[in-house]
Order: sequence, then C-alpha cells, then structure tokens
Amino acid sequence: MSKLLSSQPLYEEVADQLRSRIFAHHLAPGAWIDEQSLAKEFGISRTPMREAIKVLAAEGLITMKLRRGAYVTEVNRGDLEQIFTVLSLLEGEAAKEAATKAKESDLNALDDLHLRLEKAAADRNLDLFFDTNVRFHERIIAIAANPWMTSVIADLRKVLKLQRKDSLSRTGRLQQSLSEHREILKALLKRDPVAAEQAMRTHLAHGLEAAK
Amino acid sequence: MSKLLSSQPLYEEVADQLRSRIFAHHLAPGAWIDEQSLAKEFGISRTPMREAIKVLAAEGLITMKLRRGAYVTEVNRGDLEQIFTVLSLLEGEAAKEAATKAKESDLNALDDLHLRLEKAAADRNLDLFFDTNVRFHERIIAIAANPWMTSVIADLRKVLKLQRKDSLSRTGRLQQSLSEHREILKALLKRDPVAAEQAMRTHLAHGLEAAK
DNA sequence: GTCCATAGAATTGAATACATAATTATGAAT
DNA sequence: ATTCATAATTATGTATTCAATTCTATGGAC
Repeated sequence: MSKLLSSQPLYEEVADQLRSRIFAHHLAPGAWIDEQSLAKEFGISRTPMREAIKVLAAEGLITMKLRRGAYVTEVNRGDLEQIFTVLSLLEGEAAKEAATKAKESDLNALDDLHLRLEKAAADRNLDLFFDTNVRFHERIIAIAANPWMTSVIADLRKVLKLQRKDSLSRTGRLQQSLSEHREILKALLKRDPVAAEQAMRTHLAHGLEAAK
Repeated sequence: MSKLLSSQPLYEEVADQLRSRIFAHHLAPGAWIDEQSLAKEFGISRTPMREAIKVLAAEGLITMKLRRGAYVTEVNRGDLEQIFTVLSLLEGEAAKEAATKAKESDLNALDDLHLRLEKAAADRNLDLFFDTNVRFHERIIAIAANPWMTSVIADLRKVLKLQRKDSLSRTGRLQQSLSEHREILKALLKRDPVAAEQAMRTHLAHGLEAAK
C-alpha cells in the first residue's frame, strides 16, 4: 500500500500512532510490540514499522531486547523520582529565564491560560484542566526559548505519560496544583526569576508525590 | 554479508562507527550522509544503515530532511550556549548529589583521576588530559546514580563533540580547567553539596567560553 | 507425571527489489 | 547565450524475500 505525497515520512506517522496507543495504555507498559500484526493492522510493511519502533525506543517509550523484540517501557517509582529530579531542574530554569525574557503578550497569554485553568477546576473538568495545565507549562518553556532544553523536557514528559495520570483526581491535589500555579504566575508577573524558579521546583516536586 | 551471533545488533555497531566518523570530522557538520555509498563501504545493506542513521538522528547528531536525506547536524554559537546552560544545570546537580552519595572508594577514584589529570597537564599530554577529564566528569555523574540524567547528559555531550575540541590548547585554559577541577574535588572531599554544585557550574560556564 | 531433548513454528534481523520523488543533464526556443 | 521545459539519472521510501535465532510444542525417557 504505497502512500503518495505525504507531508511527513510514513514511519513518523506510524510513530505518532504508536505513541497514542501507548499513552492510552492500549499498549500497556511491559507489553510486547508485535511488529508483524501491527504492520498488517496499519496496512504497511514491517520496514517503516521497525523504523517507528526505533524512534520510540530513542524516546525511551520502548525498550528493545536483542533478538527478543520490543516492549513498552515500564517505569518504576525510582525512575519517576529520577525523572522528576531532572524535570524540576529544567523547568525551574525555564521559569527563571521566562521571568526576565517574557514579553507582555507572553504574560497576558499565561494569565489567560491560568484563568482557563481556574475555570476548568471550578467546573471539575479534569480533562480540560489537564490539557490546560500542559499548555501552561509548555508556554513557559517556549518563552525560555532554549530548543535543546525544550526537547529534553518533551522527551522526559513523554516517559512520564507512560504512567496513568490519575494523580489530579486525588482529594485536594487539584486545588493544591492550582494554588502552586498561582504562585508561579505571580512570580512571573512580578518578573522575579528566583521566586519563579522556586515555585516551579516546588510544583514539580509535589507532582512526584501525586504521581504515587 | 551475514553477521552471525553478534552480541549487539548490526545497526548499533554501524551507529558507533558513524559516530566516530562524525566526531573525527571525517563526516563534517553539514555533510550529506550518502547511505548507499556508506552501506557499500561497510559491506552491509541499506536497511541497517538507515536504522543507524535514525539512532544518530534521535541523538541530535544527524538532521533528517524529508525526501532529501540525512545531514550531519551543524551547531552554531546559540546552540552551544543553550546546551551548556542545560549541561551546567544537570552536571551541577550531579556534583551536588555526588557530594553526599559518594562512597569512600568513589572519592579515592576521583582523587586518583585528578592526579592523572595533573600529571597529563604537566606532561602537556593533551589527548590524555582530555580523556581523563571526560572520565572525571563521568565518574561524578555515575555517583549521582540517576540513569535518566546520565542519558540526557551523554546525549548533550555527544552534540558538543560535533564541535572541534581545540579549546584546551588555548593559552592558560588548561591551567584554569585544572584549578576548577581542584575546586570541584575539594568540595566533594569536604562533602559540601552547595560548593560542589557551584564549582561544577562555574567550570562548565567557562567551558562555553573556551568553546569559542 | 515430570523433565529433557529435539523438531517445528514463529519472529527478529538483514538483504534485495521496486516505486516514487528529487536532482541533474540535455535540448529547444527565444 | 540564457532560460525554461522535459528526459534521464540518482536517491529516498517502502515492500518483499531470505536467513538465522528464539520460542513452543511434541514425544520419549526416567
């Protein structure tokens, strides 16, 4: 089945779809990736499927075992701690830099996002809350304008998504997360780098607690 | 040419060789990766060559352009600044954690490595100095024992290696680097996390200056 | 009935073959 | 002579085929 004139290579499209399946736990951690069945299901040959698997392996979502195939990566408590350690460092730095680099339009956008966050929380709309939360963080990272840092953070966040995201549904966690976001926003609006960094680090440290 | 019973997949072996060629600037930044010629030269088919290229692309050493092949990544001054920002954060954290986590044997090993470093400097043996320097840093990172952080640092350091490493040959830079290492070691031996982090950050910040 | 050995099936790894898009070269028209 | 169009060549992307190893199942021995 030859795909013509696609704007992105087939293996990337396949990688996207595999990623979605993994995040949706349709392919659960520890599960074996049956490249033959999946290729048949996608209507493609094994070649682009194998290339897609290698992309996800490089991202850490898939673990390859020599001559024994590919498996969805399993992250344990230790991995989570280590990843959060790195993430809080990097996103803390991003917040710090954002405090000085942000343009007025950036701050307005963040203010708006935070407003949506408050609204989503008030409406108990967890999906929207989660989505807006991600966008808030991504916006701060974008303001720091360090593509290498951005890409590292993105990769680590992908690995975190292997874990189920039921943390926010915990009693009180949503309100706490909200108030932490308020602190971050406040520091950014005051253009206080140190406070922004501190607030972001605290927020992510609590994120670990919430992630079980 | 079928390779039997190899302990690592062919594409990884090929990736290693390609990496060496890139670091040696035999494949210079901006150069086109001719997968056909290279596969023929390596005596393999294009399949594992393409897989190896994807691995290096994930590491950031190679940049792929849709239907236009793969090229050795070119890093500019801005990239270097951004990468050093991330590296000094992460290796600073590694040094901080090493200060408390290190066992006596670790500290002895670091002391020994530093001695070799002083010796290499006295002998004006730049290659040995550079090699020992890398091992000193790697040892500290290993003590921090955070595989995710380790892997991020390793990837970023690979990208840095795209740049020629003539910085240490600069007048005085070698002596300065040495004295910075002394500071790091001193802080670790005193098990002072804050000082170790600070010393490592300073060291890497100067590394950027030295990298042109 | 359990354990080990061997044969078969299934699956990964690699090579070859083919299709499609991009680049280069050739040639005609202005 | 220069420019544009078209043909030939080259390279990438994908499919198919082949080889070799691992897994599984069957059968025999204890």
